[in-house]
Amino acid sequence: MDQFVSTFTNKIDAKGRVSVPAPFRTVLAKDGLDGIYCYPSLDAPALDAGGKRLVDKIHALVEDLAPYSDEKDQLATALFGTSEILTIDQDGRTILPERLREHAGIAGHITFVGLGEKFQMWEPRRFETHLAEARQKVRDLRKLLGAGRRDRGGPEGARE
Amino acid sequence: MDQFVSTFTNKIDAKGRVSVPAPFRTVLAKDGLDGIYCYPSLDAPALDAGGKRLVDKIHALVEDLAPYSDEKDQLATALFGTSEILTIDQDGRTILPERLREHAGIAGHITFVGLGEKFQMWEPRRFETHLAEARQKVRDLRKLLGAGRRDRGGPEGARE
DNA sequence: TTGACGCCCATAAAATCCCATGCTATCCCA
DNA sequence: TGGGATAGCATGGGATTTTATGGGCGTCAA
Repeated sequence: MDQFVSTFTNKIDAKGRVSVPAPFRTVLAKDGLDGIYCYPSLDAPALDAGGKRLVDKIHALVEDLAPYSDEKDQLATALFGTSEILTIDQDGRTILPERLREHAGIAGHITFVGLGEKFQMWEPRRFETHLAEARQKVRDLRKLLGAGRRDRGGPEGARE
Repeated sequence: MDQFVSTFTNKIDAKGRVSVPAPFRTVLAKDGLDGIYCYPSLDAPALDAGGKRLVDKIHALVEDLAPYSDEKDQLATALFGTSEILTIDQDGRTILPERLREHAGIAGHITFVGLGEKFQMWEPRRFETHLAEARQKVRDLRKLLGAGRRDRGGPEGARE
């Protein structure tokens, strides 16, 4: 599987190092990027991260905009300007720059959350809240899908 | 047959291992996923599980949403973030993470229930109750169907 | 120098491999 | 067709490997 799934909470040690969950490292390695592409989430107190696939996708997004337009520059600044390529050491650990940790309010522990093609890093307690909201939203969303499903024969059976 | 059918109850040993029912393993192998894709059911104290087909379905669900939207991230969080890819060892056993066992209230024994393209895992006694309710619901539903049927003289008495 | 960062090794816990044991169902042959 | 041989399966337990985490030491630059 070349997708980021599941969640893991790891400790940040005295030197500021965190183990990147082994399954995520595997996905990253397959993705062909020697490190982690990482930037502050635009609309959450969290960090978005991923490998080459994510870089390419964002690159494409920016390139889609009109050259020399304000929008393009703004998007490029917002995404690339705030990004980092985090290195992973031999023991599978990485170090988050202060700027990124601050955006997410991360201190002693950090929660890695797989979102498929990318993953996020959260302050554990904040993530709990966030997850509860997300689950509720899916329940609501599913009701809508379920109501309309008969007519359009959409996906069935997913998530009982 | 590439569908999950029948139910099996197996024991969880001292190391937390459970044998995945052999017929289910066969279906999974054909489905082309080296493991079990598994997540807590949204509205039942059970675990949903399946193979690649199930992953693809959920993936499609998420991909349907606008890229980089808040909504997409939320859905991905609730779906992929709470999922696990359970590994199956050489003896056909797997181990359930604490998080998943807790959601389903599973301890010493576990019931695998085939639902066609996916299967569920239940705490055995809870499943009994659930099954009884489900059967009752089917009976009620059939009564309604039967009531409307008399006018047009449909087949009666099937099963019972 | 001092601190940030890379590299190396140590350790405990957890996951995984490998082999063994009964039990059941299936097969096969007289 | 009976009954013993055989293969598949769930389960138990020891050995090995992976993983997260802690800490030491050298290097390089401010």
